[in-house]
Amino acid sequence: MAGRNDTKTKILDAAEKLFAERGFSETSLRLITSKAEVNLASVNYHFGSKKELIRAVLARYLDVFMPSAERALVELLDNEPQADLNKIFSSLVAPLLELNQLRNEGTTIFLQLLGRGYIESQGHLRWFITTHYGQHLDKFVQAVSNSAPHIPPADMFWRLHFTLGTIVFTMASADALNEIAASDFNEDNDIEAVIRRVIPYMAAGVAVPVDAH
Amino acid sequence: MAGRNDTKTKILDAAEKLFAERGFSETSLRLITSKAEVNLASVNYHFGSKKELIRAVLARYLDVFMPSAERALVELLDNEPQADLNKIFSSLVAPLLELNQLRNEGTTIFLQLLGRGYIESQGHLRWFITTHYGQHLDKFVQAVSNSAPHIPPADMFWRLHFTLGTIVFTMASADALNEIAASDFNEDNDIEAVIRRVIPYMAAGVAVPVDAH
DNA sequence: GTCTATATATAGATAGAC
DNA sequence: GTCTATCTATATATAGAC
Repeated sequence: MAGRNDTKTKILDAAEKLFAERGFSETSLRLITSKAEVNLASVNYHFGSKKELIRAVLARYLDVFMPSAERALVELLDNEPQADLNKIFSSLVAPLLELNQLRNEGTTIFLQLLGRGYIESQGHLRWFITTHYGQHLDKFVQAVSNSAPHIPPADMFWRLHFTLGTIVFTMASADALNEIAASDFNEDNDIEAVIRRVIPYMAAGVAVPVDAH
Repeated sequence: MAGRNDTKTKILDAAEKLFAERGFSETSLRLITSKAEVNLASVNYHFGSKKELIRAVLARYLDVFMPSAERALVELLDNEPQADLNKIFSSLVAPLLELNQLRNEGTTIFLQLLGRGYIESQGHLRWFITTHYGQHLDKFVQAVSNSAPHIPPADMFWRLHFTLGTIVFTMASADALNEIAASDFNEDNDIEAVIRRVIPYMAAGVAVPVDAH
């Protein structure tokens, strides 16, 4: 059943850090196995291919995050059926931060992986995510739509993808942006601070009245 | 002085399409030269290296877009010094669409390249853009800041990067999103329609009051 | 300026001994 | 399950003939 320090886990731990920092195609199996201090051939033995390793890395986070996010959403709507968009987006904060208990820098790594997954891989990770976690996603979309009933479905479709872009790009660039913010504004933003900055931006954008023109 | 169909131009034309579609590191010089129908060695003869080719591809757009965007901004502020954020962002629409006259699908390609440049290359394209076109960017940032004086500079920094992410991710996914929108909502959005959808979203996000909490 | 041929490096993947 | 050694493919880049 695998302890926490077997070869498979060591590979996943090293791989997720490197993938998040450098992207998938810029990270070689040789780099991963040398950081993990395991043999090069063990990646193919345990995962079959690099592509499968990438999926395993993502799944390890999504399997924790998706159910947790859904529980948080259900709980919010139970207590507060008329919750506004800010509250709905904010319900994701705790599940995201829990990932830091799972692993060091877990939240940042997860969001960066998600961003890279959507941008870098030509659609196959997008497919993987929507087919494996689509039911969770649907509930979230439904909750957002209900809380902004003045937005027609087609506009909501576009705006939720704008939102995905906002969060995903921000997280993929988070390290670079944090460096600039530190030097230009003397700020030290941790991942939670960035998340809390982006939520009002996204909520405002999703809910803004649709222009008639 | 180079006609419009010399080897150098053929390489740039083929490269920008492939870079926009697949990303920089997923696009080999072999693929570029075969699409361009030129010899492999000509890339290094004309550009020196792949890295320099990437910069040249980006520069060919930025050299047109940046001055044009600045002229449009100056004109807007001359006519309407108190222009709101929607108007300021909208001033970019014409300069963006002009890129379609420069080359087929120019607008989409430019925005996708910009996104890839920010995400994929570990900082060196970001550096290239800000050092070569920083003066244009500063004027735009200044205009946005003036029109939303209630947003502190550090918040504005973050929000403008959120905005960059929104537009860039949307454009990188525009083809896939348009297909979905066409089948689910019976809509046919061209690039201009998408840009006009995203502007109110971004303007609302940038201007939303900063939460005190 | 353009070509062929090749140098050089690095990638993912696998065979087979242990 | 882990190792060494290697296969095979593909990458960027360059030397040198034309």
